[in-house]
Amino acid sequence: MLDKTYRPSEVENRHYLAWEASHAFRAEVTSNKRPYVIMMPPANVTGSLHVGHAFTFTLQDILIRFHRMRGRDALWQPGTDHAGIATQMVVERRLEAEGTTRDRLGREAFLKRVWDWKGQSGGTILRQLRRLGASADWSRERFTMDEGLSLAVRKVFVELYKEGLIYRDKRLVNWDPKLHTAISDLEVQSREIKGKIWYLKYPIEGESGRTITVATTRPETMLGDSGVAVHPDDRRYKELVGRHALLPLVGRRLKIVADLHADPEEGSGAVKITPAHDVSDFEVGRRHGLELINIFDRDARLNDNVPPAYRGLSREAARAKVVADLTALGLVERVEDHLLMLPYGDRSGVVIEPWLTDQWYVDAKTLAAPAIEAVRSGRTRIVPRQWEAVYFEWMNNIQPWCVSRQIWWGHQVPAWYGPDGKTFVEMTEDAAKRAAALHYGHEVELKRDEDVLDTWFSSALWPFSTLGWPEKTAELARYYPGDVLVTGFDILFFWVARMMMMGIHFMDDVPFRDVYIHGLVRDERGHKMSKSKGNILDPVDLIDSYGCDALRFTLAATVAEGRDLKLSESRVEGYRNFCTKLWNAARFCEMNGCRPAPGFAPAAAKETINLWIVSELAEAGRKVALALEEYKYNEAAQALYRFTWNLFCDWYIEFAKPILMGTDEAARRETQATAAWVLDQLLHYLHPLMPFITEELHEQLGGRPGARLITAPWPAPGDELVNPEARDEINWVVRVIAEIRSVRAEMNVPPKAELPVEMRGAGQETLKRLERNHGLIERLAQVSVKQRGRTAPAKGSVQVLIGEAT
RNA sequence: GGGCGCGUAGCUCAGUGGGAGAGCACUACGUUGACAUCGUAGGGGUCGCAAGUUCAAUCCUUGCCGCGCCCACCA
Repeated sequence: MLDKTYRPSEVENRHYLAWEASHAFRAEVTSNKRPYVIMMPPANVTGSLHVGHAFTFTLQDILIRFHRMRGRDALWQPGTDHAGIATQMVVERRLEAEGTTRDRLGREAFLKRVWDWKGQSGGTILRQLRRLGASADWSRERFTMDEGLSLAVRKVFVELYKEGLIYRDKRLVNWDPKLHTAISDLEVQSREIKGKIWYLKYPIEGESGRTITVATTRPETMLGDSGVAVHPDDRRYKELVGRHALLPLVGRRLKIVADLHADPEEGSGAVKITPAHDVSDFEVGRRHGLELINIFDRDARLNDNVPPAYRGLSREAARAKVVADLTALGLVERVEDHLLMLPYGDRSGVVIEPWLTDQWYVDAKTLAAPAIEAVRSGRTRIVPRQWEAVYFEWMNNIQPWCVSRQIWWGHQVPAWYGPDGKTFVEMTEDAAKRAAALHYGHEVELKRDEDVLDTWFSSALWPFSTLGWPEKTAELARYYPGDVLVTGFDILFFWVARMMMMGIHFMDDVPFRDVYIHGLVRDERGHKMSKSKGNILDPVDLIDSYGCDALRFTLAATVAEGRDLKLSESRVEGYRNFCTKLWNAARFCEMNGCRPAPGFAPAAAKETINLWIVSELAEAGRKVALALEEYKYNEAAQALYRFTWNLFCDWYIEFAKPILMGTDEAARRETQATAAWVLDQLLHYLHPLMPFITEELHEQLGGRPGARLITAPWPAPGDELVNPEARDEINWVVRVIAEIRSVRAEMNVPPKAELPVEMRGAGQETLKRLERNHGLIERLAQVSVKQRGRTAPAKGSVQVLIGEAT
């Protein structure tokens, strides 16, 4: 006998362990089933499960469970990501608390600390994922820095280098002065800042008293100026082109050049050029052979290339002093308020400094071309489609990808330098030494590149590195490419685009057929969840309070394609109630002897209500399958919800009551069998969304011993189950009953008072006791209801007249 | 500056060229033997504004207003 209410906490863990123990999550390389593959985005080892994870992983698990039931060999490949900068920051913070630093520890000891820390806390998120019911193949769990994946990273790096698609270059990078590393363009966030713009007067060489005015939002960078640019057609400055200005405070001669970069409409029309500290100035400088003067150190403090008075100052202090000194000299023409966009490091939160350094770059433009074509030709489909435009836009304008990072935690760049700086990029140090010996004609000492690679470099290989590449494994042959990648739009560029590039280049095929892009989870008012706002919903708390299935169903039901998801606890509570409703419907069936009847043929039922519910179930099942095939989770959830609550519970069970308690033995047996059959099928359909409660009910309601819903086949509803006649009849009865209830409420008929119902015409015997248990009679004819001049649903000749209350 | 998306019931949002919907909230009634984590009934919307296409527009087109996000080296 089922308990009175469903208690998730008492069943979830038990079923999860049983699933794992029975290897229900395992993909079988030797299976003759068609594979179905989803690469789980590797979770950050430093992380714990937040509601965004719960969302994306629920969507993935639904697909995996659905296709597993549909007879596919499902592989959901799990793992974790070393998350270079993020993890290193966490460990450094811990060191700081201990009063030491990574520099003091040294590279080797520091890395040991990170590995230790990864060992103790790295599994947290994957453990929490199990609470979500995630049916990933844990036996295949990988880590981006495990041996195999590290090998793949080196191999990719070496091959791309030898193909000329990875190279070392000196250019301006996004330098994070706090983390002391370069970061990629994607790791920079622009924020609008209310700043100022200074109009500075630079004296013209050889003409005392004459000046040229330049405008700048960063006056401190003037210490690194090496030129002034004006537009070639700008009459105001035409005659100054080719002459020189004198840089105040420094005394450097600045060549005045004509360049299209200078916009006569902007500022004063003349631009100071600081080639070493501004991306566009860098280009201007290159065009005119201007000197690159680096004035910052790695902390973004002024270095020895500026006059002594400014050395060692921070950017902020330098600005104040430069402005003060120029003001004192009368060289500040004016200052205006100005809105500007400033680049911030997305990890450190400090202003990024364009800084001239040597870094490793991936030729993304070359790799992007076939990745663009793959989407254009439909070999990979992006859902919803609107994201294709975003993908194309970014890929078409892609810049070289800076992949080297000046941190320690990560894959060290497999490059070695000879005594003269000659570079050897090889899989191993030995190979590099051999190459060097060959080159120099004798053995030499090599120095390894200190940098590590961008975390996303290894993530980009995930779809094939996890399957054993570069070995030609059976897994690789069978599970590449994957069927779908499910992820948020926030990592479309970071990850999806790069997997496309690497996958196509090294596997000669796209890494996945579909990309399903979803929104982000926000709070109920649409704000981003953050600790500081205190609006965080913890998925584990929600699971504890309402059960895993309630959370999963909420997430699935609330997805709006191409939109962010606003999650509120009341919503989860509502779907917890849905679980209870389902549970109690099952309890009713159990109490009324509804057990699966061997050989039961639903389409051959005699009772209209039975034919009807079977038909409605078939429609619902179809809708669910169709919806899930197209990633329309909310439609699947809605179809299930409506069928379960509004049809099965609200009407079918009520219709069934008089039959189950009546004297017609045959009708009762048929109804018992139907109810049991429908419920069992429904559990199948619900399972991908609500795995625990369905498994529990399936077990308790006498599925065959040992039979697990998770591996049960998905029932494909046959055409013979669909019965439009039964559907029309019951729909009509439902409308009549609703009408009578409405009239009754309007007339204020007391609950227990009889409401005389008079029927005229053929088939009047078909409606009796419509109130209360609204017992349904075998054959329902066409009836109309009239009361106080109202016309109710009418079909044919039968009339139902409702009298005054007695 | 470019691109994308959104404005439908108090709130969160589905939805469709021809009847305006769901959940929550609200009101009234109800201790019916599955369920009060429930049931029945009910109130509430000029579907952002304007014009156009159409026999017909919440839905298609254009413009406007408001909101959000992404991308971008303009001083």
